[in-house]
Amino acid sequence: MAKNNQHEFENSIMPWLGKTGKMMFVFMADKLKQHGLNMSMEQAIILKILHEEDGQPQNNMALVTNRHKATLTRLLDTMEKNHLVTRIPDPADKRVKRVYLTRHGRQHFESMIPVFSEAAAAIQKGLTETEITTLISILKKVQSNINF
Amino acid sequence: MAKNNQHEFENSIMPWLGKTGKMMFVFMADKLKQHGLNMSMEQAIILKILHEEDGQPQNNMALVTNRHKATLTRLLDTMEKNHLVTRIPDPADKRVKRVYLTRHGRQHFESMIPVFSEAAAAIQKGLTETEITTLISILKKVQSNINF
DNA sequence: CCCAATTAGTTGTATGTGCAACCATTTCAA
DNA sequence: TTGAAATGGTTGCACATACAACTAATTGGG
Repeated sequence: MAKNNQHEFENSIMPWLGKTGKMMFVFMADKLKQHGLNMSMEQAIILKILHEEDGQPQNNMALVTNRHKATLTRLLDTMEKNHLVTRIPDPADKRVKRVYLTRHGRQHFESMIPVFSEAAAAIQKGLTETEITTLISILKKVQSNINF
Repeated sequence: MAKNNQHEFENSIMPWLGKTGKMMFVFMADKLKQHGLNMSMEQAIILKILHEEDGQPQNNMALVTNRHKATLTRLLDTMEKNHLVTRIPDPADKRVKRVYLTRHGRQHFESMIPVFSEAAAAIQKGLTETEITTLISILKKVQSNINF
């Protein structure tokens, strides 16, 4: 029974997805460093989601990045210290703090884009268009399995 | 140009792979907690690779888990404190410390297997056999892109 | 044979993370 | 309307992580 379960686990997508995700994360972090962009991938992700939608409440950012709200507090502390973002209390709900990119943060994100693009291309080198769309559609299914 | 790069990045597998990997990691960590297995995913991964090959040098473990050797030092410190692993110096090379599962560590890993299996099944629910093998083969290509 | 370069592991420091306990504010139901 | 429950954010604590500087041991080229 245990052996059977072991076998089942070994042939699942789980370890492949975990390992590939981790490798990609480390790869990206190294790229940022190589290009002199002095920033963690965690911070880069924050810049990205704020670039997509500025002025989000912290709690929402925790939700979309799969982090705890307490983690966001510290991550944003560091980024605010480095003048990448600012926190502005929402006048309509005094509990909420909305997070905005600073000019500096926006510039920093712009300079990351070519690095991201180059790395993204390197990562999917040799994959056909079909493979890419197939991969993404499967990952969408996996995500919906996790969320419900 | 920036807009073009942005577009290219948005349609790449990178954010999908990163997000899905993170979601899966959090999902798995929650499962361990729900089943009363008082252990981080990082520690669970260490148990897994030692179960596959016991007595590895720390440095090798850092390599296969994409972590820095300094990270392994602290991770194993915690696990040794909790009697999950032991470090035994290699008599043939006094620099090397080989890491072994304890009886307790092995038992702990065995009890994780059904949880892993159940979670793995939940994650790939609704995927066809073809989709699973396709996904894994694509991830192998991505991994080889990163490693070379 | 010997010393410079390499390799394995640890430590200091800063950041990232989860969890529980907490505070302030808002919502909602009796 | 008001007090309990829910919500957004912070803090204390323990662990996870990267990076650089370090020690100890091994290797290799002269």
